[in-house]
Amino acid sequence: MPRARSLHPDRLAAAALAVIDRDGLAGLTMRAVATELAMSTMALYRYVTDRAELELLVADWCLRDLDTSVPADPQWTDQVKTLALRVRAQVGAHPQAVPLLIANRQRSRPLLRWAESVVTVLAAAGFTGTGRVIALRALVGYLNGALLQEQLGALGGPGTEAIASQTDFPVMRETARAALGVTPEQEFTGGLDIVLRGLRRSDPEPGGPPSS
Amino acid sequence: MPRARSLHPDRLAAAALAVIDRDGLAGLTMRAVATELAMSTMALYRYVTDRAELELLVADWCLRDLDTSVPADPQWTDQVKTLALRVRAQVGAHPQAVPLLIANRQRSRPLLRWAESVVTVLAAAGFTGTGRVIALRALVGYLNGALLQEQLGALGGPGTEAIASQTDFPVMRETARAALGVTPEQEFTGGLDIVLRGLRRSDPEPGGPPSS
DNA sequence: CCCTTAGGTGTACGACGTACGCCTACGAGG
DNA sequence: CCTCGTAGGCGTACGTCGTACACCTAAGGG
Repeated sequence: MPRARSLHPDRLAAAALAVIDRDGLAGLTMRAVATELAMSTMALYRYVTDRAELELLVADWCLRDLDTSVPADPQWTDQVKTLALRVRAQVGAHPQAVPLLIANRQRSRPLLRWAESVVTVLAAAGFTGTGRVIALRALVGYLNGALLQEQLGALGGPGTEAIASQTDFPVMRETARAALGVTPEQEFTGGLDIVLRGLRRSDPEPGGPPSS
Repeated sequence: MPRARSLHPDRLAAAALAVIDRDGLAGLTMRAVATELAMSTMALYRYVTDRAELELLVADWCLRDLDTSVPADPQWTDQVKTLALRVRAQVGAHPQAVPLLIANRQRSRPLLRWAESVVTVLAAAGFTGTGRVIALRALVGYLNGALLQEQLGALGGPGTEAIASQTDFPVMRETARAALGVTPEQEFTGGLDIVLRGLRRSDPEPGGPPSS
């Protein structure tokens, strides 16, 4: 074994994430990351086979501190809610990386650990078979969509303002104006509560969940 | 007025969409679209200022036949469901374009018309102010996330299979195996029903919706 | 000590979006 | 019918991207 690696993959991921935080996702470039690390561009290819692998490294690194332990809340819906809020909290530190996380959601190990906790809670709540599949996919679907929305089209952003000032769609205009006063937290937890309420009513036992 | 335009924007959008359907979103290139139209690359710039504008054209073109009339179902939840299913039906014809649609959701006029119909239904159901904003965003969030999931990580796809055959996360493995037998329609409508059930229980009048 | 092997680099290629400047074909006004 | 202004259309070229390839270099085990 003739030489030690001088660069830990974590350093690589951290450098790439620093680039994203500074210059946005469009600024993520093999050359930019190399500059960030004071290396030559091609040196990166000693650690990753291509850009896609670097992106996966970033996704994993973003969620390295994600707490995936099953929460202690008495209601299973609160357990799921806590798990979802934890993802949002981690993601919130690096909003520009959201599309990367979503693209790598099926490969990122932290996200798999997280999903394992979610399905464990769902299983304990009585969800089995197809019902559990659909419950998980609905949750992940909402989570992805909501995080994307928050990042790419925030309620206070130019998209909402454009809708609030057009005249062709009056109900949308009124709704967009009301939206200007809604915080991202309200939006996210409000939507999450809707999904969770729907989940509670879709239990295999139509009469309420076992609640543990 | 010294010369008529020889190329209708619709032809441009249709050509770009043909490229996407054939070669995927990564194959969408100014050069590829120009070749499709038997023009030079730079000729496209007589009709769009840049690639982003072409992408918006594609998004609008994808949804040109979207029926945004308010459905006649007696239950408002069924009205919303019908509207959502109509979007999925249109999108299903061009699955590779989904990320384009999501990226342009706040600029595409067909999508604005669609959203106007949705908020109209929500308003008639009694949703006002912040509650209506959150209801709409939850719906759109789920819709975006579910369509993305269906396109980028279908249940029968390699991601699910990888999860079904790993051993580190047993509950996820079992869930992924159950997922192999779930059709995209089941998944989409199942999740949509969950969201709608949650919406019904989040009415401003806590005791059931006015239902008209 | 030296030889093997991985780390690190410089150069180069093909593809991308698109700025720029040049011809060309059309249709309105004389 | 002619002509001239304008928009359509094109070829070339530039800067950027990911990355293949060939080349040096430094470190440890025999």
